[in-house]
Amino acid sequence: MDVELSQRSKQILEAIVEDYIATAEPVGSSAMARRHALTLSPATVRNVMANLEEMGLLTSPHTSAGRIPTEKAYRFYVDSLVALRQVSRDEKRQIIQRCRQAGAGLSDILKEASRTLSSLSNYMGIVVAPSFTSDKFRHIEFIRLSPHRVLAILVSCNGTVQNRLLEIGQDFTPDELVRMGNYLNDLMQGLTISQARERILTEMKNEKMQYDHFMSQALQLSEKAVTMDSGDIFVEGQARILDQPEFSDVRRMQDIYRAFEQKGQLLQLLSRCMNAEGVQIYIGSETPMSQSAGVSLITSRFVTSSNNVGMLGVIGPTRMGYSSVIPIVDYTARLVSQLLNDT
Amino acid sequence: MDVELSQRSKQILEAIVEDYIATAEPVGSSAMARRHALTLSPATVRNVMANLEEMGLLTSPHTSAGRIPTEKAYRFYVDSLVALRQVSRDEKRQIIQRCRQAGAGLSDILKEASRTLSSLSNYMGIVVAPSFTSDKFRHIEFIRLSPHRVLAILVSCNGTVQNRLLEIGQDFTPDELVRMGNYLNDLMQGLTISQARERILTEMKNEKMQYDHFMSQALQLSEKAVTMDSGDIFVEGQARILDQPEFSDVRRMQDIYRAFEQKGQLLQLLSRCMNAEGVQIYIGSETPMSQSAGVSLITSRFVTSSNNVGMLGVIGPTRMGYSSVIPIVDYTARLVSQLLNDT
DNA sequence: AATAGCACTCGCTACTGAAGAGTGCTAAAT
DNA sequence: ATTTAGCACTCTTCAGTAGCGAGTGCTATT
Repeated sequence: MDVELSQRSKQILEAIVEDYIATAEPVGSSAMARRHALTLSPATVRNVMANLEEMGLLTSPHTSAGRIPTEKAYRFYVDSLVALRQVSRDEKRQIIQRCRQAGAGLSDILKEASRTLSSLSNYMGIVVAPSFTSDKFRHIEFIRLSPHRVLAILVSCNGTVQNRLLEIGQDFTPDELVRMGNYLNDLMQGLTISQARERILTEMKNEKMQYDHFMSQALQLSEKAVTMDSGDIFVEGQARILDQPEFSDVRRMQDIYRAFEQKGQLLQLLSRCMNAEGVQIYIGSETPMSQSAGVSLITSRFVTSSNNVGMLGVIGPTRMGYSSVIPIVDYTARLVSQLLNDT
Repeated sequence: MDVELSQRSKQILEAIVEDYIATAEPVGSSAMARRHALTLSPATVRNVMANLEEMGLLTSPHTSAGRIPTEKAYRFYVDSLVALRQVSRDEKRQIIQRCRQAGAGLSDILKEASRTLSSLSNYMGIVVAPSFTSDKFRHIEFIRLSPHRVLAILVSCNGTVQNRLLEIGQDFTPDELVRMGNYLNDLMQGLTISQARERILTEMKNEKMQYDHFMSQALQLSEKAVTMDSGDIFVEGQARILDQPEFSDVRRMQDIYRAFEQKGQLLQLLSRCMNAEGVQIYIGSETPMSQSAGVSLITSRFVTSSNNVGMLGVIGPTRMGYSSVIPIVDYTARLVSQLLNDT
């Protein structure tokens, strides 16, 4: 960012952004000077504003309206201006309580985290469950449901369970399935899920196996079971963004909902930001949603005891209360990490 | 319903309802007479309309506007007037294909059914997974994750898997857990899940058990595992109702979304209608949503191979295309039943 | 009983003018 | 040289008004 601003310009920009965030209306020179008790006259403010506009930080919807921050302005604001609020005691309490009492299951905790994010921020909460590829393998088991259907159950050390219904050509007796299970449990003991997958694939190529029909069958079954589901996403509080004045326009809402229907896109961005530590912020077009949606995304990753990363955050209008939401997301991510780590 | 109408009145009512469904605008006497090529003059139609209004079947939003059907009118229309459309070949094809290729898992099928309902009706699709209390018990198993956490996995003959993380006071060795599993598997072989639950409770009271600490522990664990989760609900196509002109008002949308946030209510109604066979229709205030939402609900139940009932249907505005949606819901329910029954 | 005629009602649209908020420019003040 | 005051100008918003059209209810007629 090649923005070089005087102290005063920064101050004014900050004031404009914050006013706009608070009111959702174009902010004018005099009203602003008044509100922030600046020692400057409206005229001076106007000059500065004209400058900022030239630099692409502000726009006016029409000649005689106030100014609106551009995405660039939000970016700059978030990068260099924003004074982050502390997470209040009450907020902390809520986050802790709600996530704690959600239940012991991973998905319960995450769902509740998403709800909590939504209710504290008044925007949409979003949580992406960690893929459990680097969880340690604990247990695999096959259960015969009918001649052509076997249920595979895969459990990780964290208690994540994945089950998959397999349609098979050949009928196995329950005993055979137990033997297969034992064999595979031995084979994969102590490995992570992804290592287990590797192991299965190499074993399948193993020449000896070619002759042992039974074991090769077992491997084939397990291979399907171990192949990952794409991670779950929890989106909560969709109704809340209808509160935001900029979304009273129905068309924009539709854009957003449509974007959610194909979670794929979203997942893509979200998984990208799993690599970075700390809070990530995506403003407007940096987001994978259609640009017209005008939304921002504040995320942070969390880590399970077995080093799998998940992602949680908040989606709201670009005109979002960054100063309070950023700390909330940060805090929640830390808390969830912590919860998932004490065993 | 104590409605006694002449042939002609019925015909006119039907025309009004259908016009209103098509246009979402108050229908006036002359426009209607024209469109339906009635052999009646507008004035006559007006007389009839005045009658119908007195009977509570129509209202006018204001003096000089056309008439709008009341809930009562929709009820009457659905009960005695509507000419159900056939499900078109293309629609059948879509339903079959999409549900078939969704995957073998129960939840995959149901989710896709919900999507399909939504896309064919252009309203919201909703599916409630069958509770599996009357599934036959197949298998229970405990897996030790850490000294104080045990994962219970419960499998029914249909391949429905329920897993629950149990926090326990006492540490069990893996061997002990296997023994517990074996004991319980013997105990519950051949029973349905709900019978199994009964059995566990009676066993727990059994005097002998009081002395066998180990087995009573096993029973305690299993009791938690067997206690049902509330059924899953799949709601798809929420964005679609934004297309409906009556929901361009943001407030009404909010009502609906709010109603969905607490799925409890909804579940209550839905489980009520699981007792009845065939397509059930709930109009406006017969629905558990806030009245102002102005939505109707068309549902039908489906049945799994083990006689568990689930529910599927469509939520849309009261001004819904009943004639085409009812058959679609009916057909989909039958198809899903069928899919869940061929093993 | 059905219809034609007619006065009346009401919402919708387009137009108007005034008010208000804000801008940009210029000239004066610091 | 920067800041400020003044001023003309622009553009939106809102209230008020008039005309149009769709529709109704009533009455008289067929």
